[in-house]
Amino acid sequence: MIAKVLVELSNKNIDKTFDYLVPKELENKIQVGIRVTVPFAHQILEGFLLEIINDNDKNSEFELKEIINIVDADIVLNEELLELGKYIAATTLSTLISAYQTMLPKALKAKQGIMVPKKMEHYLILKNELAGKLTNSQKEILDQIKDKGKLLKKEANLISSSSVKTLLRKGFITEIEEEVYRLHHESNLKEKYPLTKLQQNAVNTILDQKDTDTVFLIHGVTGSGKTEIYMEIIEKLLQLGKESIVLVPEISLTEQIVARFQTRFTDSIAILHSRLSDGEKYDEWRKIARGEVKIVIGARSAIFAPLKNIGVIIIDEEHTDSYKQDSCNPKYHALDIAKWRGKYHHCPVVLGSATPTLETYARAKKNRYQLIELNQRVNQQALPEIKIIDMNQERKKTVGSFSQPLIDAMQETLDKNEQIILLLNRRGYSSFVSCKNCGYTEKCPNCDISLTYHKSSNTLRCHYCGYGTKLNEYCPECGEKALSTLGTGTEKIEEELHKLFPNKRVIRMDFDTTSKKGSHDRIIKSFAQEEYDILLGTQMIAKGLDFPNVTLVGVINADTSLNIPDFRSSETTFQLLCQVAGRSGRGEKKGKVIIQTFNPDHYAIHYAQTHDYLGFFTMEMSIRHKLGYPPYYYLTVVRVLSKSYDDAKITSNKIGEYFHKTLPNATILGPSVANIFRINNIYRFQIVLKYKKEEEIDPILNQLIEHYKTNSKVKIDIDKNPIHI
DNA sequence: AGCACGCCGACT
DNA sequence: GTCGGCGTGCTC
Repeated sequence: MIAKVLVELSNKNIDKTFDYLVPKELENKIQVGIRVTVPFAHQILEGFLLEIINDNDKNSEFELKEIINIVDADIVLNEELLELGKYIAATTLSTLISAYQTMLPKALKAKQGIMVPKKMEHYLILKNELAGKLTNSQKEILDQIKDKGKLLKKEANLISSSSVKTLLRKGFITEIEEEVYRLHHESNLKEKYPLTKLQQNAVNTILDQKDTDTVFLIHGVTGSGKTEIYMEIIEKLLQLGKESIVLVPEISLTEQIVARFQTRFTDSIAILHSRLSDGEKYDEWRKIARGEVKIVIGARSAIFAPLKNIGVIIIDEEHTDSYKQDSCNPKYHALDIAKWRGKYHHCPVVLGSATPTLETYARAKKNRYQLIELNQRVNQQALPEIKIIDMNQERKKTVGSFSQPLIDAMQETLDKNEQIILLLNRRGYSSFVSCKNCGYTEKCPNCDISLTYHKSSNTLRCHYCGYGTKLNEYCPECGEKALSTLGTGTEKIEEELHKLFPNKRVIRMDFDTTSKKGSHDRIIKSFAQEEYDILLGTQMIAKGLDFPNVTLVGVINADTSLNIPDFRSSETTFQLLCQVAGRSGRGEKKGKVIIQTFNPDHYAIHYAQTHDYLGFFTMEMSIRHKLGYPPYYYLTVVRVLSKSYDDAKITSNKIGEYFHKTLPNATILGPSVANIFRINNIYRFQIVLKYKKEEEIDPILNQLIEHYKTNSKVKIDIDKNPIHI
């Protein structure tokens, strides 16, 4: 027997299987999809066994080595996942091994060495027939063991540890060790809200096509009850023995939403998100792989949940940009994976959003997706009234970041004991520090970006590489004591709020206050329980949260996201404003929204004000058409990274010329310096390709990768269908 | 990714 | 004469 093994090194040079002999003693344990250890280039590596062939077919040109051992008996990559990995590697132009690695929980990556130790617990079970007299506590322990079949030793010790010892010594009971899962989802009473007619129609439409791979788009205003629709579909499919995957944005994967699902589906659920430890993730993953759960809820990577009989894949808040992995390879989009798996399992994919991406909505309009419109809120409440404040005018009248109309509205809301959410899309205290005398700005020594001042720690920090330094008193350039902080971040707003409303309770939620484990949920919980009057935060407060007592949402500065130099900035701004506006008036009381901006006439703000998705869509589509951007054209960004400025520049020029020669039908922008020119001392140049036909691009890009795969000076990084350019 | 092999400069 | 720089290429 010969096994074809893919070793765990992500490098284009070795992105292929290597042949190994299977030793006799492993022959009956070997299966496709398991992990094995093999000798490889003077080291021992783990790898995935992808194929088994018979060795009498051919005599190899290589001197074959033997597989050392199998890592664990279970198959980690089933047939579907093996296929899916190939699809991902091919479409994202990444290595097959990196595709498989992203599909599996970290603990299963061979690089982790020997696995995360499974968590074990000690249990007591009955051993011999009972004879003789027993004390009360001994009786109780034995009763409980008889009752449940086994008893946690810890629990028995709580009754009486000396009785446990006696029973063990006399041989009545014995101790065993069993694996336990780290997370246990409490079962709850089931509760269900009756669906509105609109909701029921949506459910029926989807269930009528439950055996097709149709992609549905539920375009529903905020508060239209999409989650209830999802749950109803899941329940109906569950009754048919079918499984479900639900993707939700990482930041809205809070206890709040998880509890809603748990209440209804109790222990059929597995939950996957980044705040779990590697061990917890591994446990959840194994529950899924073993078929012990039927519903998987999670962020992006939950799309790879190894369910075997999927009935529906739901992607909530479909427009969320974190569904695309863009920090490392493979740069895949969960939506593409969902569609692939939908085809594989012959099951529908359901996308839901109040503000779908232009790409998605355009497909729905062209009937590539089936569109379901929900234009009413469940409680029949009107969408909140949105007021735009022109800060060009207001700025003259006020000192701080708050306009008088916003202050008045806040006062009014607080007087009624109702709550407020304030959005400011910038953390820290000030956005940069500069010298009033010479104009010098404090920049990160590793990155081409200005440092943000954090007052609480009196430090300057880089939001890209994490670099931190004390704030200088004197300007390092001219020596004057003239450094001042400019721009406004959440820390500064918090300070202003304490001055404006000294006896009101403010809680801040941003990257800095949520980095500790559990703090995210704690903030949401305490605000929900009305321990605070004002929730101030960055965009992480915009999505999915449901606080019935919030009747005012204030956007301190709508321009922060508008000014980002990216062709999607209008779209993101529109989405952000609609979403944060949707946090207001979710309960019985009517909601209000106030947006402060220096661009009151911008169409993204205008259409958000009137809750006019279609208006925005039409407008933005015409702009994209004119400028040749998605969904009219495909985009690919090719980045050239190097520690050497010259190497990066020379190589990117060469690649630019190569594209001009090989891609006559594409528009080639650049090479130019990337958005942030230098991160962590790596120089970045980029070339943007715009094109109509995808199949023309891939061979050229593959040739490029092939050409540079052995070059150690520059790295070529390709992002197809990028979210940011 | 590692690690060996190989071909050129400054040293006991 | 030799130690060691890192460029190139291979790993079943």
